[in-house]
Formats: sequence, structure tokens, C-alpha cells
Amino acid sequence: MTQPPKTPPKRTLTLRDVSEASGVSEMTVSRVLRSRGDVSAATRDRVLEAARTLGYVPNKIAGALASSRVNLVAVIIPSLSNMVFPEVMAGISATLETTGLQPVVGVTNYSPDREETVLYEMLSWRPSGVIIAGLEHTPAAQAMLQNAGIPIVEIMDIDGVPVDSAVGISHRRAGRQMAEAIISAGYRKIAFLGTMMPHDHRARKRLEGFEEALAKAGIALVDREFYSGGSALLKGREMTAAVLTRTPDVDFLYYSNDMIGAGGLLYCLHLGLDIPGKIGLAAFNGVELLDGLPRQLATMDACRHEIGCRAAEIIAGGKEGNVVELSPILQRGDTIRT
Amino acid sequence: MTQPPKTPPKRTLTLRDVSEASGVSEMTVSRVLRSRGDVSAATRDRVLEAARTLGYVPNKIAGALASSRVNLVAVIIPSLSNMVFPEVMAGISATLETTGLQPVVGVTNYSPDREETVLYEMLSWRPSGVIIAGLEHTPAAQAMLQNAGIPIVEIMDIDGVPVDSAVGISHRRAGRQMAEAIISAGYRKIAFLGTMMPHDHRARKRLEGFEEALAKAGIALVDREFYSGGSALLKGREMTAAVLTRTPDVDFLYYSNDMIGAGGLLYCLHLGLDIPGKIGLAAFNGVELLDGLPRQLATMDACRHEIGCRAAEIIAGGKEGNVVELSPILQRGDTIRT
DNA sequence: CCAAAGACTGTTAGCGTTAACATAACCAAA
DNA sequence: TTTGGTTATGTTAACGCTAACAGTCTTTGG
Repeated sequence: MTQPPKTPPKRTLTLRDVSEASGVSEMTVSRVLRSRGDVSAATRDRVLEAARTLGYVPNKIAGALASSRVNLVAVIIPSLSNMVFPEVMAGISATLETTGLQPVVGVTNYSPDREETVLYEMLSWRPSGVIIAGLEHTPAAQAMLQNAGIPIVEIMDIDGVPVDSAVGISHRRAGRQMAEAIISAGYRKIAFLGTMMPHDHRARKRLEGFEEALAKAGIALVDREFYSGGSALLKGREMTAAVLTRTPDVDFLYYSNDMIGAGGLLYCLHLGLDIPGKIGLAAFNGVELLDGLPRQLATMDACRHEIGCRAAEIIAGGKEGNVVELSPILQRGDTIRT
Repeated sequence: MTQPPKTPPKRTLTLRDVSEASGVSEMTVSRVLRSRGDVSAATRDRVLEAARTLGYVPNKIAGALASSRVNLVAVIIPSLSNMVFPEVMAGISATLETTGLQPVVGVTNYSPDREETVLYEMLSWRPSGVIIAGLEHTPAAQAMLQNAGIPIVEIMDIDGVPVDSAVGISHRRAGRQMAEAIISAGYRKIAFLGTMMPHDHRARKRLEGFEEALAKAGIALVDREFYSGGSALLKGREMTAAVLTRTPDVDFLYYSNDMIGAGGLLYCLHLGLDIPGKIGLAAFNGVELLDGLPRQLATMDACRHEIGCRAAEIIAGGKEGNVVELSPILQRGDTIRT
């Protein structure tokens, strides 16, 4: 009548278990595991040994409550699927690596309400700082950021008033600069192709800056085409086809992001169009993917990695009220005539 | 001699503040904010009003400690930058959405040691479950997973022994299947182009399965080329150029992922090679990006979204010991002759 | 009118850890 | 020896919340 080989009920382990196993107080164990305060080498070894054989994993929940210190940094971004934010994340992770802080990602899918929810959820874990994309938030989110009492860094964009700190580029200026380059290259029949997303404020600002600079030169867009969802590369082809059909005399295509730009470029190359002679193309972001294309698409680097680094530095340093404007660099590639 | 307009020292708010502001006990406030237990409508309104005007954000650290319930699910993946994991994440998020659980992402950069660290870090927050990519872990990580006492789901791969549950595809089988399709299409001089990463076990298993099936047909790879780092699209071009130069009579290129495959395809098209007549191509993953290419690259869908969904379901259901094998679908595209 | 069953609110005692303050043991200098 | 300063360890009281239970009112049915 043997018992079935039941696994022991396995309470989850606490400091007490380790302290009993090693014959010292819980406090000493705590000190050893955090390497804080003086502990004799002998004791330390005994404790570490015990912790390791038991498989003890500290409970940060209790630790955080007791010390009111949390090594988490909330990072709130619109999306993971478009290459740009992963690169920002890489910058953040790399910079936080040495500080003991840990990024925690929340994704909003470009929805302000979802952003509000995600922010609330993250703040309820009392992070040491918040890095959040964009300057536009719901009033409630704005208030939460205001009152959080921790460093806040709004990233990507600096056209507006930050709650606390901001690191990014001026998308209006980026749009203007690109327009100026295009105009000075002699193009005149310019079309815009971009996202429909009502909450992609940065794409909107780029377009605004772009049109502003065009207007100053007495030029208006000859066509515009919007999309939402789907494979960006494919959409780029389709939109380009639509514009070329509808406006055959167009001589420049300005895309709101590199992915649709790449699709457009491939399509134009396929048609055998004279690029950049008869028609020019340009996009935005400077994603690595472009390097692999048969022709270098004109674009503008958005400084994504550096934005991540600088934002993380501000959080790690506990600084407040910094505004860091980075300067995107126009990469003319092979698709704007010189 | 007026004081500078200093902001009030602003302790962070607690339940007590809300309870005082609304004239009820902390417990009642807690009940209202969690909608648990019976509270009169009048009281509820008063409490909510107070919480809202004060801008109270609950402290989940304290809540979790008291209730020993944490609505977090640890998700540990190798990378965010290659399109594949974001899609898994999307599946996880979508499925967890309705459950009150929240995914928390950790990235390992394909480093086992980093995986161990990230896992330890995440377990110390006592999540309700763990979703982790792959079946290969350090002994310590394996032990932690074993003893965590929560549902564990190892995803992407099922060629091995899971700690608890597993959801994924057989990469060996995927490799075999692709090899069989290629052989039966009559290709014989087959080359492999892939990542160098020593810890990308899934790519390795695909190659093993691939070669196994080739061997069964009495065929050996005529060439192989590896890379690491850099723009995958560009690497695809470069590697393809290298193989075509070194082994001019090659008639099939098998890529370990879609991105380098796409680069290779663009390069071959640029050369004007007869695809799929003279030379065939195939890759792996079925990423959306391929839809936008001028020619449909043969690939195999890795069921990424569904893997995410199924894994999340297992966690949400608190189930244990499930193994779910999904079947990747071979998409022949236009780059294997029929 | 009373008992029993809700409906609503409050009280108490932790959850597992750490800050802050003892305490104890030891050693060097006076 | 005494003093004072380290070094090494322990004790106590939070941290902010929730589970579990204990009331206090109502309401309902007989």
C-alpha cells in the first residue's frame, strides 16, 4: 500500500526557508542575496549554497513593497510590428543594461484609449520611470503622467509641449527638409502616399511640414493616397500603381514610411521607369531593410537607436525637464536626382 | 518674501487617502475599485468620484503581495527585430486581452545565459505563467521552470521534451518536407544559406531535417553559406552572389529565413535568372513582407499567430502538460517549378 | 412580530521583504 | 584595562493592500 509518488506540496520558498536551511536570520540572507551590508565570507557562502540548492527565487513584490524601490521602467509604444520601435527598444535595453533597471513594454496599437489603459496598468506597478511614444495623450493619461512623481520621457517627437522630458526629432521640420530637397532637385508634380491612421501624429506632422514647404514654393500636392492595414510592402505597390494611373504626369512620390516606399520602388523598377530622372521617390525612417534593395531609396534617418539611448539615460539619471532634439539626416540615395 | 511656488510634496496616494476623502473604510474602497463583493450604488459612486478627482492609482505591488495573485504572464523570446516574434506576441496579447492577464516581454538575444537571467528576473515577480521560446535552456533555467509551480509553455518548437506544455511545429519535419518538395520538383544541386547563430536551434533543426531528407534521396548539399548580423535582406543578396559564384551549377537555394530569401530573390531577379526553371528558391516563415515582392517566394508558414494564441490559452486556462503540434503549410509560390 | 437570510460595511491579521535600529563580538589604540 | 571603532548579526516595525471574518442594518416570509 505505497503512496502514489506525489510531488511534495511545494509551497513557494521564502527567505525563511533559506534562513532555516543556513542557520542565520532572514535579514542576513536578504543581505547576502542583495550584496548589501557586511556579511562574513563564511556566512555568505553558506547562504548562497542553501539558496542555490533550494532553488530560491526572491520575491520582488515583497521586496519592492518594503523598500518602495522598483527596478522597472515602463515603455509604452504604439506597435512592435513595424521595425521602428524594436530599434528604439534596443537602444533602451542597451543603455539600461548597466543600471539594474529593466524595461517593461506595453503596446497601444495607436489607440489613445488603449494607451491610457496600458499606462494605468503600468503605473500601478510603480515603475521608476516612464518612456512613452508621442506627445499626444488623453487628458486622463496626461494627468497620470503629471502626477506620477517619477521621470517621464516622451519620445520620437518634439513638436509640442512635453509633460516632463522629451527626446526626438521635429517631424514637421523633417517634412519641410525633404520637401526643400525635392523642390531644389527640380521636381514639381509631387504626390504623397501614406498611412490613414488618425492617431499617427508623427506621420501627420511630417505631411504638414512637407506641404508647408511646398506651399512656400507655390506648389501643391498633385495627388495623395492613403492606406491602412495589410502588408506595407504590398500596399506600397498598390498605392503607387493607383497614383501612377490616376496622375500619369506625377514626377515625385513621397511616402510616409520606408516600407511602403520600398514597395513603391520595387514597383517602379519593375515598370522600368527612369528613376530618378523621370520620377523621384523618397520615404522616411532609414530602416535597415532598405540596404538590401536594388536601388537606394531616399529617406531620412529617424535616430531611433539614439532616441532609445538618450531616453534611457534620462530615466537612469533621474533627471527632469530635459528636451533633446536630434537631427535626422537626409539620405539622398539613388532616387532623387542631384 | 514669498515662497517659490513649490509643488506640494505629493506623497503618492494610498487607499487611505481615498477612504478619507470618501468617508468609508479602506476595505470598501478596495472593494469598489476591484468591483468585488457588494457595495451600495451610492457608496460606489462616492468612492469612484473621490478616486478619480484625487488621481488615485492602485498599488499592485501591495495588492499582489496581499492576495498572492499577479496578473502577469512572462513571455521570453530571443528577439524583437525579425518580424516573427512580434507576430507571436500579437497572438498572445489578443488572447490574453479578455482574461485580465498581461504579457510582459523579456528578450534574450539568442543568449542562453541572458535567457537564464531574464527568466530569474521575471520569476521574481511571481507571474501567473511563463511562455518561453524553444526547448533548450541552461540547466539552471530548466530547474527554475521545473520548480516555478506555474504553467509553463515552451513555444515554436516541439522537437524535444518540454518542461510542462509546448506549442509549436516540428522544424525537423518542416525541413524534411521542404527537401522532399524540392527533390520531387527535380532539383538536384541544392545549396543552403542561413544564420550562423549557434543558439538558433530551430534553424539548426530545419537544416538537419532538410539534409536528412536529401540524404535519403542520395543527395548532398552542393554548397552552404552562413552569416550573422547586419541587414538580412542585404546579406541575402551577398550570400547568394557568393554561392552563385562559387558553385555556378547550383540549381536550388534554400534559405533559413524569409528575409535573406527575399534578398536572394531580388538578386536573382536582378541577374535575370530563369526562376524557377533554371534555379529555384525557398525559405521559411511566411512573413507578410513576402506578399509585396515581385515574385512569390516559396516558404513555409510557421503558424506564429496561432502559436501565440494557443500558448496564451493554456496559460489562461491554468492547464498543464499539453503538447500542441501545429502543421506548417508549404506555400510553393512562384519559385519552385511544378 | 420574530427568525433567517441577505445586503452592506468594518476590523484584524497577515503577505515576504527591507529600513532602521539594536546588539554582540572582536580588535586596535591609549 | 578601558575606550572606541569596526564588523557581523539579529529584532522590530513598517510597506499598502486583501482574505477572512464579524458586525450592523434591511428585508422577507411565516
